[in-house]
Amino acid sequence: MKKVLENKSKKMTRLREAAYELFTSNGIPNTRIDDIVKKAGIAKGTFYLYCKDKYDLVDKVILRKTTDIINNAMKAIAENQNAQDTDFLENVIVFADYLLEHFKRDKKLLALIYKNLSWDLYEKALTFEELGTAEKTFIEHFTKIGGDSEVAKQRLFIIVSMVGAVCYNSIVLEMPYPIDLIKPELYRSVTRILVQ
Amino acid sequence: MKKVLENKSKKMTRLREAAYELFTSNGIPNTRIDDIVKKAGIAKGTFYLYCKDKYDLVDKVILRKTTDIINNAMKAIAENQNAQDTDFLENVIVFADYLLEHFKRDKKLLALIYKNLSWDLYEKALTFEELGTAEKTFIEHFTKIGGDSEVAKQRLFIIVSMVGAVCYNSIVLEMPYPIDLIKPELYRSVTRILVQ
Amino acid sequence: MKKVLENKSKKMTRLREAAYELFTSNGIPNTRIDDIVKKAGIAKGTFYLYCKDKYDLVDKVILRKTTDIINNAMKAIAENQNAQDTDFLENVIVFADYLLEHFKRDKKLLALIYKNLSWDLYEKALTFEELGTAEKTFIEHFTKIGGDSEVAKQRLFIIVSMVGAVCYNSIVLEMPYPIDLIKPELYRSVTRILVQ
Amino acid sequence: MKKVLENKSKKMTRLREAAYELFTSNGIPNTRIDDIVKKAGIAKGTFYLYCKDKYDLVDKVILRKTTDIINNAMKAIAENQNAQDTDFLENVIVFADYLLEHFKRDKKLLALIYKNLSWDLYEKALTFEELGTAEKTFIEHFTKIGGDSEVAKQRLFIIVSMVGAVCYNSIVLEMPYPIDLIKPELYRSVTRILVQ
DNA sequence: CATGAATGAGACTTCATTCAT
DNA sequence: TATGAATGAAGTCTCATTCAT
Repeated sequence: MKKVLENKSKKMTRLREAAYELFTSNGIPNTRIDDIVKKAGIAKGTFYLYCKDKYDLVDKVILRKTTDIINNAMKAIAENQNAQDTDFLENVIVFADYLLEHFKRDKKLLALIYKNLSWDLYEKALTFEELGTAEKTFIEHFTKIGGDSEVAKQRLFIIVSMVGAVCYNSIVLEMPYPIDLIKPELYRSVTRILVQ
Repeated sequence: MKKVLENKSKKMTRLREAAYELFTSNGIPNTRIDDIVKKAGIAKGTFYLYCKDKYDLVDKVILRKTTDIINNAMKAIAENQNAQDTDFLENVIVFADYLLEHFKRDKKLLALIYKNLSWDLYEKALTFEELGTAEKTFIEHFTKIGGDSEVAKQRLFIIVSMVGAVCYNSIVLEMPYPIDLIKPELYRSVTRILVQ
Repeated sequence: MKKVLENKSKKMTRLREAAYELFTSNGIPNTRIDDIVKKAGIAKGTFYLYCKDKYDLVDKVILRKTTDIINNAMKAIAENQNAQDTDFLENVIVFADYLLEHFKRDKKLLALIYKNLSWDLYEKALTFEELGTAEKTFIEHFTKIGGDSEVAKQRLFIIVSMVGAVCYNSIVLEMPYPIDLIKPELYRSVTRILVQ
Repeated sequence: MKKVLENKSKKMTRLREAAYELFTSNGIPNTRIDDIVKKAGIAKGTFYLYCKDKYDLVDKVILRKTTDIINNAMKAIAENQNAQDTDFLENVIVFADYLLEHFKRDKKLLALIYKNLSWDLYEKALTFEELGTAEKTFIEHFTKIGGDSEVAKQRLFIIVSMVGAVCYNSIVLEMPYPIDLIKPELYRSVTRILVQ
């Protein structure tokens, strides 16, 4: 009984990981269900016991990868706070820098996430604890230093959009600047947007 | 002789326009060559006399639409300058606002362009006069008020990325803020990034 | 021990009834084993402990339904005889009319039976008491009024074929005449075939 | 141009004939599109230029075979009339006998037609000249000898149903009588139904 | 006896591209 | 140049049946 459940969970993991490899290497349209199940070592019919279709698996893969990274980014802030007395602005930069450095090493993942943003997926993501917590923490800090919570949300949205787009262009499209060159101006922009 | 060339040009135009309608209405993957040639009123074989394949036509469509809009945005600045004595910052905002308002009315086009950005296409685009001129003008103004031309380019890149991403999220994905609500904070951010 | 046997019988009954509902509502090809076992409330593997395959169950369902109806039709004749002094011809019509009226109310069942006639099934059916008795009674009466028993069998076959086909066309295919309109001519034909 | 049309017609014929062979030999469900196109010597995609799907081809095959046979049956009557002075009843029997003898030699075709009767197909069939003519001729003769045209139609329907069902049972299911044994009683029944 | 997760062959269909006319 | 019939590989998804538990 317990073994069966474990087995199912393992199969789903194998599916997700096989799909991730193939999606990032060959692109989603060039990845066939056949390829995924072959790599995962399961039968084609089994695939449909776990996923509605290919795009359901795309969502599952992205959701899992995204929450993992956000989780780690928040740990990075926590570690930073333990080490020294930090302020709000620094935390935002640390958070962004964690993501940026991660994507620098894994540009395929950034491409995958960025190309498959959708309202549906975003809604699912926010129901995950990690994302909600990150947003709430940001707003709390922002109001603590005298800001309005509505303005906080809007600036957060602008910063996330900006950092995301710059990373995508610099890291994935490799244009027009290498990410390390543009980084100082990018963080300056974050700062300029946040400070009163 | 001249008539033949005109005829050729007309066929290409019909192809581009038919494709634009279908790409924006139904999405690129859901648009078949069959649909395009049927709408354009030409035979399927003829398609391959004008385009290498479907994605070649996608590029042609986007390139044409993009240059048209940039052209118009620059006319908007020119008209603004005629009317009153304007400064650099205002021109940037006018330029951005022209694009933003255009995409607000034509969100399908924004989706089409944004989802199909690629390094290849970007390079092609910059060889078009209009885009190059816009960039050059921006840098000239920026250095005139005492800035460094390299920094100018970087900030331009960040601003374009930021405005593009916010527009895409707000207009196309319709999340998390309506574009008109976020506009003041967006333009404030542009200003904060540009002023010393 | 006894309980186990009852349990087995109950499961088979549940299978038959679930299948009947689904076969008549959705058609045999559109009914999946999955649907049947789900409706019957048993596990998929269990299905194969009771039936060789789907078509084995089809036969079982039809056989049961057919014998039930024939049984009832014979009761109808018996009741008619009790009430008044009836002759052979009238009994044939009463028998046919019972079936006809039954199928008028349950056209799905008629469709199911008619579309799945087969020599195999027919042979199985004749081993059931009810059908054999009906045939025997018909022949006895026919010879009693001076007919040949071989001719009796042949005319019975022709009449059954005729009534069955007219019912199927009129009730199931609903063409070209409503069954109530054609009934007088149909029974006239039965009479004309039977009388010397 | 003309050659293209001829080619298309030839391909459709090859499809119909390949399908007919396979449908009658292996049954419709066991015949795959793959088998049909392989036998017809065309590519799978080409199939879908000629038929919506497999069941569209089933209809086309049956329709063609049916009209061919009816056509020939009517010729048989015409020939009979030329030879001798024939009456209405004889013509009906000649017509029926032509069909019966044909199906005796081609029982697979009878099975195919009978199993795929449907209202839709019947309507299509009646728009073909041959069938309509046969029905009209029957009614004309019937009224000429003093019958009512409405009654004529009803009796025709009953006779067609009866002969069809008896043929199907005797020839295809091979039960319970060989067709040649039952023939005299069958034609006697036709006569008894028709004569006043 | 009972279960239901796993299997995998195979069904149907699409559509970018070619090529004979 | 222009045509459009023909191609066939590639794709998704289904479902009867098995078998380890």
